Amino acid sequence: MGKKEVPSLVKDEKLIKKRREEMVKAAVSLFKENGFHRTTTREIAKASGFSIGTLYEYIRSKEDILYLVCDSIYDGVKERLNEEMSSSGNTAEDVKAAVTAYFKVMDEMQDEVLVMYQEVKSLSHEALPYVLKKEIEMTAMFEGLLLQARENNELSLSKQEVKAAAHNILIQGQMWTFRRWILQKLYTLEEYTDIQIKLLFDGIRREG
Amino acid sequence: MGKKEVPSLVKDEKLIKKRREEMVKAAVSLFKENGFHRTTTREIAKASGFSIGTLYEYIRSKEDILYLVCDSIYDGVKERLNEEMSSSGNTAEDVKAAVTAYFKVMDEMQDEVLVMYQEVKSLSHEALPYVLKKEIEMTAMFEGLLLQARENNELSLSKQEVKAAAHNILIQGQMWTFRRWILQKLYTLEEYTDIQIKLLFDGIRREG
Amino acid sequence: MGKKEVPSLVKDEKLIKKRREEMVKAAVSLFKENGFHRTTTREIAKASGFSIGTLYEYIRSKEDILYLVCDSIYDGVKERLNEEMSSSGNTAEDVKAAVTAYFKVMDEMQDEVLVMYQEVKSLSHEALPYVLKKEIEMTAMFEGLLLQARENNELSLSKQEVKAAAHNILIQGQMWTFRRWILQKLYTLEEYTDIQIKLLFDGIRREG
Amino acid sequence: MGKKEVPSLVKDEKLIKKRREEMVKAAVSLFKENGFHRTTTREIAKASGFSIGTLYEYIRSKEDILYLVCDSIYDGVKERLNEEMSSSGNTAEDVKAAVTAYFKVMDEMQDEVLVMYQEVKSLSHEALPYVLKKEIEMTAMFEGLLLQARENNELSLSKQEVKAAAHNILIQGQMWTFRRWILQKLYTLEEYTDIQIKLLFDGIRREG
DNA sequence: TATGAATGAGACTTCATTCAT
DNA sequence: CATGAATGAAGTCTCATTCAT
Repeated sequence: MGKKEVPSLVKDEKLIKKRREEMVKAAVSLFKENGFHRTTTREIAKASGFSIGTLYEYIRSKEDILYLVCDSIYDGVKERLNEEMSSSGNTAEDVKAAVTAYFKVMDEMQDEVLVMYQEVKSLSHEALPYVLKKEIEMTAMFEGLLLQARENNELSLSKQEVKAAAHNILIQGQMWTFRRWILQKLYTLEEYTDIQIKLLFDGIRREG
Repeated sequence: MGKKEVPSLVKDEKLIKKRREEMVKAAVSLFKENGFHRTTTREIAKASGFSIGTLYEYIRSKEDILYLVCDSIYDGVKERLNEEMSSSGNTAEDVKAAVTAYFKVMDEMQDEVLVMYQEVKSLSHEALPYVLKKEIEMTAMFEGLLLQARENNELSLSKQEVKAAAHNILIQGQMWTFRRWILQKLYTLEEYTDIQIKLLFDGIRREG
Repeated sequence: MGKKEVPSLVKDEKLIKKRREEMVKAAVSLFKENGFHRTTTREIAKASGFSIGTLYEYIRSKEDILYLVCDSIYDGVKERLNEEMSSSGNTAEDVKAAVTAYFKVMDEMQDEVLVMYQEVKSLSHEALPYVLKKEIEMTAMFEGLLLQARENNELSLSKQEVKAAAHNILIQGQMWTFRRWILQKLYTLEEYTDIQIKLLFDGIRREG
Repeated sequence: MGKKEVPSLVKDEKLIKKRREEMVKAAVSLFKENGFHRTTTREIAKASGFSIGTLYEYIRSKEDILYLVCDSIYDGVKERLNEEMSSSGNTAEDVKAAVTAYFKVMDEMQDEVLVMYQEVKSLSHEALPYVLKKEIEMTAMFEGLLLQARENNELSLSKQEVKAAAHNILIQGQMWTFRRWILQKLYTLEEYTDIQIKLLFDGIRREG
């Protein structure tokens, strides 16, 4: 499904999956603490529980780890999101439910999201598109929901506005993580969610 | 005004200012291209037009440069913003004008904003608060504008919503830079501005 | 016949011979391309058609491979040479025929000769003598031929000169391979052979 | 005069020359002992009397050292050769004198010649031509001498034979170093020289 | 003040070899 | 006998920083 192939010297596919998962888990934790550049491959190997030599049996370069991390996080987000929004229909309420679910996932996966958010830019030109593609897919998901509700005559939006609104939702979810230093002092997740939904639907203009 | 002191071996304050400006200019351009970590102090010295030895007469460490860069960019943004919004009053129209002005500044200073946006996290725990403080100040500015218009009975917002709306505005301006890869394909700056203002004021709900 | 023992974990002698032949063939081809040091044991195993683990069942170290390669090439050269000079007598013509045959073999086994020529020096102090011994044997062969022709009153040479001439012949054959970048542009093998024989027999002095 | 540029981070040209000379001297000595591949950059730095960091101020890569070594050796050989053969004329005697001088230089610079002889092949495709060019130049030198003596009616040689003879002389000089393990047991330098000159001029055929 | 050569800790990566299966 | 995952010592190279001039 459009992933970048990361070659490994090891043949056993199951083992590759397992080891890479251990690796990614360790890496996320380290990147969270020190960022990608300040984390050494040795640290990652150690935290993963294997030797530096073994690490390089499963990747070609440090950058591969970053890619695997980003990829894995996106997959995690998507998976959790699917769990949360199993059956969404085409009403405004469904949009709200989706936003709520999305914010909840962002909250749960704060660390991962933050890492990805701050380190994607360190990906090479080769790997970046694969990750941006996922970002676009997620935007498209919300776009789809908004469009359905619009068809259902519950929303008042031009097509261009739909796109912008979808981006806004996405960013506001990420904002909860990368502006946590201020937002999570001001609001609980529930408050934040309610307020953003209110602003999204009604705007700030005083009616009448 | 709450800046962090960056010591220098040189005494002449005017010279310090001048050299640091050259340095920051060179650094921004290099950080934009390669990021903070991939840029070497040697490159910065060279691009600044002086030797590596001289560079270290004006800063203590590479991180100092990053701090000076971030600091300088914030100052730049604020300065430009003040120019654009010289006399803003307390109406909804004034809020719109401010948002428009802010987006315009973001657009003009894309590269700088992007650099700052992506590299703040590399600041040490010591320097970070100084920069976050500026972010808070900027949010406060929009918060102030929104509050005034609310006093003026033009907006329908709780205090908590005011804060959130201010954050949204700020982030949507930055978004124009860090999501340029997609947004600037979809919209012109004017379109983007209009749409975001529309969404901000009216939300997406179909009335009636 | 004075070979160095290379121990193996495997008992079946026939299998050892077979596997080592596969190994040497692969190694020659790789050494030719990248040299001994730039070739990895993994590559050799792969090119040989078995696993790295299996490789080490048949040798103790990478250097063993180099020794086997050198040894095998010398054997190859000798074998081919024997085929070419089946029945050589004691005349000057026999010497010419031998030189011609030797040059022909060098030409045919260029790649192997080149590999050996360039990599012997990487052999350990322990293995080197075994290979040098073969070089001496080959020289002795030409020395023998020259001596016979001398006995036959066809050559004018002191004993010391015989040795030197034998060395010259040997080196001129190898030269055809390790100076191929220039010699094979200047001459065909036949031209090269004829000229070297002429120079060998008649020298460069103008008679009379 | 057709040298490859090896960039340095240091600006002072004189210093570059000095440091590189120290470096090359140390490297030759180490390469002689262990070969290029078994010698580490750290060892070279240490033997040169400076730190690994300093080493890399004067070269870009380990291979640069090898190039500098080869280049320097060739220059050394040429220089010594020019000293020895200051005024050579166009007689057969002059050819003999040149060969004698060349063998003498080879003998004196044995270690260097050996290193170069064994390690040129490790040069990259980029650097190799620069070194081969020098080899061709040296061959051309002897070719020139032979041609002059031929014009002078002292030699009996076709043009093609002249080239081959020049190559033979060159290789026989190098042979004195790379076959030292046997040749220098059999002959003194003077004997070797006399014999090779005799073989070169008169060949092995019995006259009459 | 300005310069730039020198430093060396430490980064990433490779690869010969082992050993449990 | 065969396999291939695991190991870690060791290699090359970078770069922030210092200090003598």
